[in-house]
Amino acid sequence: MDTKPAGDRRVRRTRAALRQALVELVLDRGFQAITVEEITERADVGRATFYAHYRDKEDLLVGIVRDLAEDRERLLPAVRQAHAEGFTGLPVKYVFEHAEQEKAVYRVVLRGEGDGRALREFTDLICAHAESAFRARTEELGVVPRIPLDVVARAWTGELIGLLTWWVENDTGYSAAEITAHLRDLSVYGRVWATGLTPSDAPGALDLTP
Amino acid sequence: MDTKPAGDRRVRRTRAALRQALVELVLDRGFQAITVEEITERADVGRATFYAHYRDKEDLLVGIVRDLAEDRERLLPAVRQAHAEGFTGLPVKYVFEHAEQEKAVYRVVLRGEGDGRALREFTDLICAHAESAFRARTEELGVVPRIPLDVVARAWTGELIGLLTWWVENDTGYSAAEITAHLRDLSVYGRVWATGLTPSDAPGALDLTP
DNA sequence: TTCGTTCCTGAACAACATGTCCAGTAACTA
DNA sequence: TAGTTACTGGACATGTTGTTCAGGAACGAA
Repeated sequence: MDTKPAGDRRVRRTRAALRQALVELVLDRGFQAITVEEITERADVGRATFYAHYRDKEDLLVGIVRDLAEDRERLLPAVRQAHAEGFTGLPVKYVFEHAEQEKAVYRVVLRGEGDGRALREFTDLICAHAESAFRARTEELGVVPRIPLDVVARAWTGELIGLLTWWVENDTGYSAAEITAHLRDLSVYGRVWATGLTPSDAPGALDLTP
Repeated sequence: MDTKPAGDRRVRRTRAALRQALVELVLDRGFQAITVEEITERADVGRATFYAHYRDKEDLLVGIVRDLAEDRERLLPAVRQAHAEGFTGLPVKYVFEHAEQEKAVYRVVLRGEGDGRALREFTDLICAHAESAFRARTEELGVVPRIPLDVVARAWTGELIGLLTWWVENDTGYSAAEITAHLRDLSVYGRVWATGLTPSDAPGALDLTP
């Protein structure tokens, strides 16, 4: 039941096996559909052992997701500093690269497996980062937003999560750098620009949302 | 087990009670956590009766979601025609209004309850609508997109779903009309415009995504 | 290498949820 | 009113869950 760092080799091996087994099974058949016995079977571990480490399926999943978040947070400060001093947003390209490395777990999270709590936390994290970054930037420049920043942050978060999900679930043919650049341009300059219209074609030219 | 339209009053009442009970319980404690017995208890229906109508929890949820989609589709053509002949996109304001009317069920769907299949279908539906609409519009105007339209469609869908989710889950203080207008402006003109900068401040002024 | 500790294991257990079946009773439609 | 259909509680087999325990194996430290 202790989820602290593991000094014993047996503990490390057992947990790693259980985690990998869970991720594989979830991607295959969905979190809801799998049983603890199937997990331990695939991990080649006694069922009793499972309960020595985790309370239930959920607990195991939470552990996996927490480690993923820690891994991401661990490398973040360095990436941040390389780009801008005091920058408070989440470096998007780094997120896509991290998702590429840990594609399986990102799929599990972004599918909302395990009641979707992990996805909700990820979403809220990004949104909070974004809103504070937007707020800091507009105040720094002394401009008054035409659209409330909570709305801007939610929409931006939606774009990011939506594209990221699509990207890890399909072979889109875009690299992390490409998709990041597209997302940035589209989000910053809008659909009029992105679709190749001149400002004079707008407004209304791409108003697909009556 | 027959899920066809109900002629018998008893059938209508039973199904309505079961559906309402499921939605309430799901919003309260999550789909995974509730049992069939709890559903029938709250609906004040015998447990055996449940299985006379639905195979399991999932089946009941699917029925609810299918009815929601049918309800939305039923009114869609009229709304569409009122705005633009041959318009193929999803009228966003109408979606928000529909979500406001059926807030409880939209919450269930947008939370990804019940393994998230309903949410995924909703997302894909919107994305397909959007991409075909963007494609038709750019071809009609003979412009070459700066950003691939599959990317644009995914990002736009993310904005819509993200904002819609946030809107039905919180008291944001924005009306359906307001949030729709914000979403449209932000998406069409981009963050530079939305935050009140002039074009000369860009590029980079709001590039929060290194 | 040895020794004391910790972990893994299979088996057995009670508790609970699921899905099915049935026969009696009530509610419905025509 | 009569004939059909739906609802009901109860009982049942099945499968999953989470706990416990005692023996044996693997571990880290000395």
